Order: sequence, then C-alpha cells, then structure tokens
Amino acid sequence: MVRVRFAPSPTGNLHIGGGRTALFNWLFAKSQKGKFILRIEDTDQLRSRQEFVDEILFSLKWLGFQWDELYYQSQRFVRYRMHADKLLKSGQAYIEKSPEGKEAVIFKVNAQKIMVNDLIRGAIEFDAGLIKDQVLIKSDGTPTYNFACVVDDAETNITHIIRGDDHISNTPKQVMLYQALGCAIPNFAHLPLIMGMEGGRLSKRTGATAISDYRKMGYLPEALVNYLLLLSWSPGGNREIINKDEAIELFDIKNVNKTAATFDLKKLDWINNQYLKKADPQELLEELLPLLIENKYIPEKEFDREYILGLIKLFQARLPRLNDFIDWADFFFEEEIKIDPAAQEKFLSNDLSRELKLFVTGLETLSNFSTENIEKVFRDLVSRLNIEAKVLIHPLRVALTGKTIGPGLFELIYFLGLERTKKRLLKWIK
RNA sequence: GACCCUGUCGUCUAGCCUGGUCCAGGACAAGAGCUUUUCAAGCUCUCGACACGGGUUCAAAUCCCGUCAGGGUCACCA
Repeated sequence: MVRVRFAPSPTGNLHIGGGRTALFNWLFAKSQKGKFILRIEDTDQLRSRQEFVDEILFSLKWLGFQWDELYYQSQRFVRYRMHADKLLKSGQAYIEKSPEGKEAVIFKVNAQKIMVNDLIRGAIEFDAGLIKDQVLIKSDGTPTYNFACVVDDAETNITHIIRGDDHISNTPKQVMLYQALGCAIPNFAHLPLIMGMEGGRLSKRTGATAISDYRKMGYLPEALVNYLLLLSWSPGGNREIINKDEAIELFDIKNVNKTAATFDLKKLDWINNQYLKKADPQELLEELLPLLIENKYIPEKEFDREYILGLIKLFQARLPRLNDFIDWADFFFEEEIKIDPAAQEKFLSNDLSRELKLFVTGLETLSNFSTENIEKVFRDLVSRLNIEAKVLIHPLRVALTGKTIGPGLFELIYFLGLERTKKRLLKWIK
C-alpha cells in the first residue's frame, strides 16, 4: 500500500510551497488509495513552537488535506538513538568528541556512485566521494534532519517521498543511510520549487507566503488548491478549473512538471473569482460575518440575514477576493459615504437638481419599490427629458455609492431603499 | 567555486517519451471593441514563445552535443 508523508518543521507557518507539497502528497495518496501521513519535524527545540504546530494543522485542514496518521519527531528520540547505536556497533558510524568533551555520532560516507530514479526527473547520479561524513546525532543528543528523516520514513514504511526540489541534494545522503540501516529505499519524486515574481524562491518580500494569509485575504481554499495544482501540473484538455475529486481521478505523478513556476497573484485572483461565482451565498455570508462585525457593518447579534445575502449576490460574481466585499459594498453600511473626488468632478460638477428631483419624486410615488419599478421610473424619466440614460446613470451611481463602478444601478437602489436613496440624492439638489 | 536540477508567449501551461497533423494550442495578464448602465462581471478580437549555436534526418519545439541563462544544495537548520 502506498504511504506518503508531509513533514513540515514548526519553525514557521505553513507557507505556499509547503501547502503545494502537502497537496501533491495528499493527491498522490488519494489517487493510489494510500495513506497520507503527517510528521512534525520538531527536533530543533529552540526554533520549534507549539503555535506553529497549531497553525500548520489548522491550515492543512482548511485546505482539505486530512491526514491518516500523525507523528512528532520530538517523541521519537529513543528510536534515533537506537539506530545510531546500531550503526556504531556495525562500524558504519563513529563517535567524535568536541573540545568540551561532548559526543556526536558521525556517519562514515564511502566513496561510491549513488543512483536515484526520480519519479518526476528520471535518473540522477551522484558522486558520494564529494560528500563528507554526516552527523547523525548532534553533541546535544538530538538527531540531524537527514538521520531522523530516514529513520522515520523507514519505520513508518513510507513508500514514496514527494518533496521539494531543494531536497535533491539530500537524497544521496539519505540513500546511503537506508543502505546502512538495511532498509528498503523508497521512491523519490522531487517537485519543482515555486518562485516569487522577482525570481528566486518565493519569500515574504515578494508577497504573502503563509497559507493563513491567503485565508485572511479572502481566498477560498478550493481556489488556492486549484491554483497550486496548476502551478506544476495540468489536467490536460485545456482545463483550468478542476476540483479535488476530478484531480484525484486524473492525477499522475509522472505528469508533474520539472520546471520551477512563478507564483502569479493575478491568476489566483481569477481562479478565486471563478469559485466565488459558483459559491453558495449562505457559505460566503458565514465566512464574511466576522469581518462585517469587525468593521461595524452589522451588529453582533441581530441583523437582517436575507438583506446581507442579497448584497452578497449582488457582488459575488465580480469579487476577486471575498474580502473585497468590505470595500466595494461599504456604501450599503455607512451612513456618510466617501465620494471619490475624481468621480465627483467628472459626474457631479454640473447642476442636476431638476433631474434628480424628478427622479426622487418618481420613486416616492411607487407603491411597490422593486428593481423593475425603479428602472421603469428611470426609463420614463429619461425619455421624458429626452436625454441618454447614461447621462443620468453615472451621476446617480456616484451620488449613491461614491464610486464609478459597482452593481447595476437599479438593483443597487432597491437594496439601498427609498429613504437612503432620497437622503443621498438630496445633497445634490440645490 | 563544486555538485545537482531546469530552459515553449510577461506568467501558468499543452505539445516533447512514440520526429511530419505545430509558420506551436489554451488560460491569466495587457491592449481594442461590444454590452440602448459603470466594470472589477460577460462576450469578441489583438499582441505575444519553441534560450542560443551546432549536428542527426527528406523532415526537429520534439533526438544528440556544446554554450548561455535561471534555480537549488554544499550546517552538530530543517
């Protein structure tokens, strides 16, 4: 049975690269009906923190990658010690004393050719003669990465190691350890790295790197996963939007690209919008609720759920990020709206008192304040005044929303309601 | 510096294994237009790439070699 693992180190949040590695491991496990194992590599007691463990577990769940087993390296130190002693006994490792008298266990590297058949890259040959002896157990008693990694992968019967490109050069060292330990060598698959827009590895300087940052910005997990998937794999058939279940069906590790990909926020925005369009407004409302309360758009307890739902439907097809709703729909929640100065200059510098007054009067006569009737009032008015619709539409939009862009004018007026519409238009009537 | 990986539109990619159907297809971005109401939605169109140089071949994005470029690793970090 296929067993893969994702092994993050809790010295920071789960970042984009880690999320992508987790995705491909999870996907491979699912497509092979295998197990997805999570291992927390917390051997560095100084830099590892519980809050990062919590954050990583939370982000993985958020992305939808549930694990079948969970291990912590910090709980397995006796196992590393035991295997180190075994290598010491067989003469494949030796002890080195530091000037302070502390002992470290060092692995003896023999000059040889190491062949690795990478599932993504094909055959790679290394010259172990270029690799120096490797520390197994540091003088503080903790294991090194390469050693703990091999012991754990061997003891938990990992069959496929799918990880970032940056581990290629660790591979020959680990292969030698498997051999020394007398364990079967697993399959390796090295994923290309994700690069930032300015080249080089994706880093905080080139934008947000933590998965949780994307959650906070209003990206949907399905969209992020879809984007990450496209970064080094293609479902074929010119498809861009693909959900996890379809991906599981189509995925083949051999089709993963070898080339490093640049992270492009614009495309992520587009994909996120594709998912936002199709999303259930009820679920979007749940996501948005904390933000709406935080911005004092709605009171904490009672609010008109149907009304907010209506607003979400007005915007959801246009939003790149769910959180943009806060800025884009602000005029529905704030009594005093902020008017874009350029828009005011362009559309409200002429005196439109007469037209606005007539429009307000028309709205007041409506017995049924519906989107259709609002539009009817408007159309009647412009034909009566013999002006083009857009001559009045743009000024109305700016006066009511403060913006030149937004949802359709009539549905927007419907949701604003007669009173607020009147109040905002009256300001422009002399 | 040594070793390793990679090189198709600005970006993500299809095609490469099994040469001809590719004067290279799609998507994002950008630009133009349409939408008797905006665009940040939708629709249409445009721009735009096989890193370079040699081979092999009737034929090369596809195979081989070299060059160049980008990236990664060389820790008692993971």
